[in-house]
Amino acid sequence: MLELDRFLPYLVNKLAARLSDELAAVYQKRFGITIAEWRLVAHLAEHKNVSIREIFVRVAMDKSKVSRAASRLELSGFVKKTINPADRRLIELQLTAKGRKLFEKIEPLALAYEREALSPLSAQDAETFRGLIYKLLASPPTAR
Amino acid sequence: MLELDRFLPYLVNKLAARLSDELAAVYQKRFGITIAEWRLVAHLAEHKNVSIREIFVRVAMDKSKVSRAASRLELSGFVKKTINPADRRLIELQLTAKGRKLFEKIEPLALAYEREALSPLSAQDAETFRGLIYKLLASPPTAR
DNA sequence: ACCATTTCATATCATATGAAATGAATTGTC
DNA sequence: GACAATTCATTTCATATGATATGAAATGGT
Repeated sequence: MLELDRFLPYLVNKLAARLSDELAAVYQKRFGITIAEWRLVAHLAEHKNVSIREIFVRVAMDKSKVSRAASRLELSGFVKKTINPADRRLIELQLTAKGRKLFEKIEPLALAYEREALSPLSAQDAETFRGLIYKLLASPPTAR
Repeated sequence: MLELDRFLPYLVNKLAARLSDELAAVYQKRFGITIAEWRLVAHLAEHKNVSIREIFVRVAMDKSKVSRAASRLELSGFVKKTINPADRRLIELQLTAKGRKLFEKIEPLALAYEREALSPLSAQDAETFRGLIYKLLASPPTAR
Protein backbone atom coordinates (compact mmCIF):
# COMPACT_ATOMS: atom_id res chain seq x y z
CA MET A 1 0.00 0.00 0.00
CA LEU A 2 1.45 3.29 -1.07
CA GLU A 3 1.77 5.81 1.69
CA LEU A 4 2.34 9.34 0.55
CA ASP A 5 4.57 10.03 3.55
CA ARG A 6 6.98 7.31 2.52
CA PHE A 7 6.83 7.98 -1.19
CA LEU A 8 10.16 9.26 -2.28
CA PRO A 9 9.21 11.56 -5.15
CA TYR A 10 6.84 13.30 -2.78
CA LEU A 11 9.37 13.55 0.04
CA VAL A 12 12.10 14.90 -2.18
CA ASN A 13 9.73 17.45 -3.58
CA LYS A 14 8.65 18.53 -0.17
CA LEU A 15 12.24 19.00 0.92
CA ALA A 16 13.13 20.81 -2.29
CA ALA A 17 10.19 23.17 -1.93
CA ARG A 18 11.23 23.98 1.58
CA LEU A 19 14.85 24.61 0.69
CA SER A 20 13.84 26.79 -2.25
CA ASP A 21 11.32 28.80 -0.31
CA GLU A 22 13.65 29.49 2.55
CA LEU A 23 16.57 30.28 0.35
CA ALA A 24 14.41 32.48 -1.86
CA ALA A 25 13.46 34.45 1.21
CA VAL A 26 17.14 35.27 1.68
CA TYR A 27 17.76 36.90 -1.66
CA GLN A 28 14.27 37.81 -2.69
CA LYS A 29 13.75 40.12 0.21
CA ARG A 30 17.30 41.37 0.57
CA PHE A 31 18.40 41.64 -3.02
CA GLY A 32 15.22 41.54 -5.10
CA ILE A 33 16.47 38.50 -6.94
CA THR A 34 14.52 35.36 -7.83
CA ILE A 35 15.77 31.80 -7.66
CA ALA A 36 16.11 31.67 -11.44
CA GLU A 37 18.16 34.85 -11.44
CA TRP A 38 20.30 33.60 -8.59
CA ARG A 39 21.08 30.39 -10.43
CA LEU A 40 22.09 32.34 -13.45
CA VAL A 41 24.33 34.65 -11.46
CA ALA A 42 25.91 31.73 -9.63
CA HIS A 43 26.51 29.94 -12.88
CA LEU A 44 28.05 33.02 -14.49
CA ALA A 45 30.32 33.47 -11.51
CA GLU A 46 31.89 30.15 -12.42
CA HIS A 47 31.61 30.13 -16.18
CA LYS A 48 32.40 33.15 -18.28
CA ASN A 49 30.83 34.02 -21.61
CA VAL A 50 28.05 31.53 -21.59
CA SER A 51 25.15 31.36 -24.00
CA ILE A 52 21.51 31.04 -22.96
CA ARG A 53 21.45 27.55 -24.34
CA GLU A 54 24.47 26.38 -22.35
CA ILE A 55 22.76 27.60 -19.24
CA PHE A 56 19.45 25.92 -19.62
CA VAL A 57 21.17 22.70 -20.54
CA ARG A 58 23.28 22.81 -17.40
CA VAL A 59 21.11 24.59 -14.89
CA ALA A 60 17.80 22.69 -15.03
CA MET A 61 15.66 25.56 -16.19
CA ASP A 62 13.85 25.80 -19.48
CA LYS A 63 14.69 28.14 -22.30
CA SER A 64 12.07 30.77 -21.56
CA LYS A 65 12.97 30.94 -17.92
CA VAL A 66 16.64 31.46 -18.60
CA SER A 67 15.94 33.99 -21.32
CA ARG A 68 13.67 35.98 -19.07
CA ALA A 69 16.00 35.79 -16.10
CA ALA A 70 18.83 37.03 -18.30
CA SER A 71 16.74 39.94 -19.55
CA ARG A 72 15.79 40.97 -16.04
CA LEU A 73 19.37 40.73 -14.90
CA GLU A 74 20.46 42.84 -17.83
CA LEU A 75 17.85 45.46 -17.00
CA SER A 76 19.01 45.63 -13.41
CA GLY A 77 22.62 45.88 -14.57
CA PHE A 78 23.96 42.64 -13.16
CA VAL A 79 24.62 41.00 -16.49
CA LYS A 80 25.86 42.09 -19.87
CA LYS A 81 24.65 40.48 -23.07
CA THR A 82 26.88 40.47 -26.09
CA ILE A 83 26.23 39.00 -29.48
CA ASN A 84 28.81 36.37 -30.26
CA PRO A 85 30.59 37.72 -33.35
CA ALA A 86 31.58 34.26 -34.54
CA ASP A 87 27.99 33.05 -34.47
CA ARG A 88 25.52 35.84 -34.34
CA ARG A 89 22.68 33.62 -33.12
CA LEU A 90 24.48 33.12 -29.84
CA ILE A 91 24.50 35.48 -26.92
CA GLU A 92 27.37 35.73 -24.54
CA LEU A 93 26.35 36.43 -21.01
CA GLN A 94 28.70 37.73 -18.39
CA LEU A 95 28.47 39.32 -15.01
CA THR A 96 29.09 43.03 -14.79
CA ALA A 97 31.14 44.42 -11.93
CA LYS A 98 27.83 45.06 -10.20
CA GLY A 99 26.83 41.46 -10.85
CA ARG A 100 30.04 40.14 -9.34
CA LYS A 101 29.48 42.28 -6.28
CA LEU A 102 26.00 40.90 -5.94
CA PHE A 103 27.32 37.37 -6.10
CA GLU A 104 29.95 38.13 -3.50
CA LYS A 105 27.30 39.46 -1.16
CA ILE A 106 24.90 36.58 -1.62
CA GLU A 107 27.46 33.78 -1.65
CA PRO A 108 28.22 33.69 2.08
CA LEU A 109 24.52 33.92 2.90
CA ALA A 110 23.74 31.04 0.58
CA LEU A 111 26.50 28.92 2.10
CA ALA A 112 25.33 29.81 5.58
CA TYR A 113 21.84 28.76 4.69
CA GLU A 114 23.09 25.50 3.29
CA ARG A 115 24.92 24.78 6.55
CA GLU A 116 21.85 25.65 8.53
CA ALA A 117 19.60 23.50 6.40
CA LEU A 118 21.97 20.56 6.84
CA SER A 119 22.41 21.14 10.55
CA PRO A 120 20.08 18.28 11.52
CA LEU A 121 22.67 15.93 9.99
CA SER A 122 26.11 15.08 11.25
CA ALA A 123 28.96 16.18 9.00
CA GLN A 124 29.31 12.60 7.89
CA ASP A 125 25.61 12.19 7.16
CA ALA A 126 25.64 15.42 5.20
CA GLU A 127 28.39 14.07 2.99
CA THR A 128 26.56 10.78 2.59
CA PHE A 129 23.44 12.65 1.61
CA ARG A 130 25.23 14.69 -1.00
CA GLY A 131 26.84 11.56 -2.35
CA LEU A 132 23.53 9.76 -2.70
CA ILE A 133 22.01 12.70 -4.52
CA TYR A 134 24.93 12.71 -6.93
CA LYS A 135 24.37 9.05 -7.61
CA LEU A 136 20.69 9.56 -8.27
CA LEU A 137 21.29 12.54 -10.51
CA ALA A 138 24.09 10.82 -12.37
CA SER A 139 21.94 7.99 -13.61
CA PRO A 140 20.38 8.66 -16.99
CA PRO A 141 16.86 10.04 -16.86
CA THR A 142 14.14 7.48 -17.21
CA ALA A 143 12.56 7.25 -20.64
CA ARG A 144 10.61 10.36 -21.46
CA MET B 1 33.71 29.56 -3.42
CA LEU B 2 30.17 28.46 -4.00
CA GLU B 3 29.76 25.99 -6.82
CA LEU B 4 26.24 25.55 -8.04
CA ASP B 5 26.86 21.87 -8.74
CA ARG B 6 27.71 21.22 -5.11
CA PHE B 7 25.06 23.47 -3.64
CA LEU B 8 22.54 21.34 -1.90
CA PRO B 9 19.36 23.37 -2.33
CA TYR B 10 20.06 23.37 -6.05
CA LEU B 11 20.83 19.67 -6.22
CA VAL B 12 17.76 18.69 -4.25
CA ASN B 13 15.63 20.85 -6.48
CA LYS B 14 17.10 19.36 -9.57
CA LEU B 15 16.40 15.86 -8.34
CA ALA B 16 12.90 16.80 -7.22
CA ALA B 17 12.10 18.34 -10.58
CA ARG B 18 13.25 15.23 -12.34
CA LEU B 19 11.27 12.89 -10.13
CA SER B 20 8.16 15.02 -10.51
CA ASP B 21 8.44 15.36 -14.24
CA GLU B 22 8.96 11.71 -14.84
CA LEU B 23 6.27 10.66 -12.44
CA ALA B 24 3.88 13.23 -13.88
CA ALA B 25 4.45 11.69 -17.27
CA VAL B 26 3.11 8.42 -15.88
CA TYR B 27 -0.26 9.65 -14.74
CA GLN B 28 -0.63 12.77 -16.80
CA LYS B 29 -0.55 10.95 -20.06
CA ARG B 30 -2.26 7.77 -18.96
CA PHE B 31 -4.87 9.08 -16.57
CA GLY B 32 -5.17 12.80 -17.26
CA ILE B 33 -4.24 13.58 -13.69
CA THR B 34 -1.84 16.25 -12.43
CA ILE B 35 0.64 15.90 -9.60
CA ALA B 36 -1.57 17.97 -7.33
CA GLU B 37 -4.55 15.76 -8.08
CA TRP B 38 -2.52 12.62 -7.58
CA ARG B 39 -1.35 13.78 -4.17
CA LEU B 40 -4.90 14.48 -3.18
CA VAL B 41 -6.09 11.08 -4.35
CA ALA B 42 -3.21 9.33 -2.61
CA HIS B 43 -3.90 11.22 0.58
CA LEU B 44 -7.61 10.42 0.45
CA ALA B 45 -6.82 6.77 -0.10
CA GLU B 46 -5.23 6.77 3.33
CA HIS B 47 -7.35 9.30 5.18
CA LYS B 48 -11.11 9.37 4.90
CA ASN B 49 -13.30 12.42 5.22
CA VAL B 50 -10.63 15.03 5.13
CA SER B 51 -11.13 18.78 4.82
CA ILE B 52 -9.30 20.99 2.36
CA ARG B 53 -7.44 22.56 5.22
CA GLU B 54 -6.20 19.26 6.62
CA ILE B 55 -4.86 18.43 3.23
CA PHE B 56 -2.91 21.54 2.52
CA VAL B 57 -1.43 21.44 5.98
CA ARG B 58 -0.24 17.88 5.48
CA VAL B 59 0.44 17.67 1.79
CA ALA B 60 2.69 20.65 1.09
CA MET B 61 0.38 22.46 -1.29
CA ASP B 62 -1.28 25.76 -0.74
CA LYS B 63 -4.96 26.37 -0.19
CA SER B 64 -5.83 27.42 -3.72
CA LYS B 65 -4.04 24.51 -5.24
CA VAL B 66 -5.80 21.98 -3.07
CA SER B 67 -9.14 23.67 -3.59
CA ARG B 68 -8.73 23.64 -7.34
CA ALA B 69 -7.44 20.08 -7.44
CA ALA B 70 -10.44 18.99 -5.39
CA SER B 71 -12.84 20.76 -7.73
CA ARG B 72 -11.32 19.17 -10.78
CA LEU B 73 -11.41 15.75 -9.15
CA GLU B 74 -15.03 16.29 -8.25
CA LEU B 75 -15.84 17.25 -11.83
CA SER B 76 -14.17 14.14 -13.17
CA GLY B 77 -16.03 12.04 -10.61
CA PHE B 78 -13.07 10.79 -8.57
CA VAL B 79 -13.94 12.65 -5.40
CA LYS B 80 -17.12 13.54 -3.55
CA LYS B 81 -17.39 16.76 -1.58
CA THR B 82 -19.80 16.89 1.33
CA ILE B 83 -20.45 19.76 3.65
CA ASN B 84 -19.61 18.79 7.18
CA PRO B 85 -22.96 19.03 9.00
CA ALA B 86 -21.31 19.72 12.35
CA ASP B 87 -19.36 22.69 10.94
CA ARG B 88 -20.75 23.91 7.69
CA ARG B 89 -17.57 25.78 6.79
CA LEU B 90 -15.73 22.49 6.44
CA ILE B 91 -15.82 20.21 3.47
CA GLU B 92 -15.39 16.49 3.72
CA LEU B 93 -13.56 14.99 0.81
CA GLN B 94 -13.67 11.35 0.00
CA LEU B 95 -12.85 9.14 -2.92
CA THR B 96 -15.72 7.79 -4.95
CA ALA B 97 -15.66 4.20 -6.13
CA LYS B 98 -14.24 5.55 -9.36
CA GLY B 99 -11.58 7.44 -7.40
CA ARG B 100 -10.55 4.32 -5.51
CA LYS B 101 -10.26 2.45 -8.77
CA LEU B 102 -8.06 5.19 -10.14
CA PHE B 103 -5.81 4.97 -7.11
CA GLU B 104 -5.57 1.21 -7.43
CA LYS B 105 -4.51 1.56 -11.04
CA ILE B 106 -1.93 4.24 -10.40
CA GLU B 107 -0.50 2.86 -7.18
CA PRO B 108 1.54 0.03 -8.66
CA LEU B 109 2.85 2.30 -11.39
CA ALA B 110 3.90 4.87 -8.84
CA LEU B 111 5.66 2.28 -6.73
CA ALA B 112 7.33 0.85 -9.80
CA TYR B 113 8.57 4.28 -10.74
CA GLU B 114 9.89 4.82 -7.24
CA ARG B 115 11.84 1.58 -7.44
CA GLU B 116 13.19 2.53 -10.83
CA ALA B 117 14.20 6.00 -9.68
CA LEU B 118 16.03 4.49 -6.72
CA SER B 119 17.64 1.76 -8.78
CA PRO B 120 21.04 3.50 -8.91
CA LEU B 121 21.23 2.94 -5.15
CA SER B 122 21.68 -0.29 -3.28
CA ALA B 123 18.75 -1.30 -1.09
CA GLN B 124 20.73 -0.16 1.89
CA ASP B 125 21.63 3.18 0.36
CA ALA B 126 18.00 3.73 -0.56
CA GLU B 127 16.99 3.25 3.05
CA THR B 128 19.77 5.54 4.22
CA PHE B 129 18.62 8.16 1.77
CA ARG B 130 15.04 7.99 2.93
CA GLY B 131 16.21 8.22 6.52
CA LEU B 132 18.27 11.31 5.86
CA ILE B 133 15.37 13.00 4.14
CA TYR B 134 13.17 12.27 7.10
CA LYS B 135 15.70 13.84 9.39
CA LEU B 136 15.92 16.93 7.26
CA LEU B 137 12.17 17.26 6.98
CA ALA B 138 11.63 16.60 10.66
CA SER B 139 13.66 19.59 11.79
CA PRO B 140 11.59 22.71 12.27
CA PRO B 141 11.58 25.04 9.29
CA THR B 142 14.12 27.81 9.45
CA ALA B 143 12.79 31.20 10.47
CA ARG B 144 10.51 32.62 7.82
C1' DA C 1 25.47 29.57 -55.13
C1' DC C 2 20.75 28.06 -53.85
C1' DC C 3 17.28 26.24 -50.96
C1' DA C 4 15.83 23.27 -47.18
C1' DT C 5 16.83 22.29 -42.58
C1' DT C 6 18.54 23.26 -38.15
C1' DT C 7 19.81 26.08 -34.28
C1' DC C 8 19.30 29.91 -31.28
C1' DA C 9 16.94 33.52 -28.55
C1' DT C 10 12.81 35.84 -27.94
C1' DA C 11 7.78 36.58 -28.32
C1' DT C 12 3.24 35.00 -28.01
C1' DC C 13 -0.50 32.85 -25.85
C1' DA C 14 -3.10 29.96 -23.02
C1' DT C 15 -2.85 28.05 -18.51
C1' DA C 16 -1.00 27.69 -13.66
C1' DT C 17 0.05 29.83 -9.60
C1' DG C 18 -0.28 32.09 -5.22
C1' DA C 19 -1.32 36.29 -2.51
C1' DA C 20 -5.04 38.80 -1.17
C1' DA C 21 -10.11 39.60 -1.24
C1' DT C 22 -14.55 37.68 -0.46
C1' DG C 23 -18.27 35.70 1.78
C1' DA C 24 -20.21 32.20 4.59
C1' DA C 25 -20.04 29.95 9.10
C1' DT C 26 -18.38 29.62 13.74
C1' DT C 27 -16.39 31.06 18.12
C1' DG C 28 -15.39 34.02 21.87
C1' DT C 29 -16.39 38.05 24.68
C1' DC C 30 -18.92 41.25 26.88
C1' DG D 1 -27.79 37.01 22.81
C1' DA D 2 -25.30 40.50 19.91
C1' DC D 3 -21.28 41.59 17.51
C1' DA D 4 -16.32 41.49 16.78
C1' DA D 5 -12.86 38.44 15.49
C1' DT D 6 -11.55 34.16 13.45
C1' DT D 7 -11.70 30.17 10.44
C1' DC D 8 -12.65 27.96 6.18
C1' DA D 9 -13.13 27.38 1.13
C1' DT D 10 -13.43 29.74 -3.03
C1' DT D 11 -12.64 33.48 -6.21
C1' DT D 12 -10.16 37.18 -8.08
C1' DC D 13 -6.33 39.26 -10.09
C1' DA D 14 -1.77 40.08 -11.29
C1' DT D 15 2.25 37.54 -12.41
C1' DA D 16 4.82 33.23 -13.67
C1' DT D 17 5.25 29.49 -16.54
C1' DG D 18 6.08 26.67 -20.44
C1' DA D 19 4.67 24.93 -25.04
C1' DT D 20 4.69 26.61 -29.43
C1' DA D 21 5.51 30.20 -32.99
C1' DT D 22 8.57 33.44 -34.90
C1' DG D 23 12.39 35.37 -37.07
C1' DA D 24 17.25 35.75 -37.57
C1' DA D 25 21.44 33.31 -38.50
C1' DA D 26 24.10 29.27 -39.68
C1' DT D 27 24.78 24.70 -41.87
C1' DG D 28 24.50 21.05 -45.23
C1' DG D 29 23.38 18.88 -49.51
C1' DT D 30 23.13 19.17 -54.29
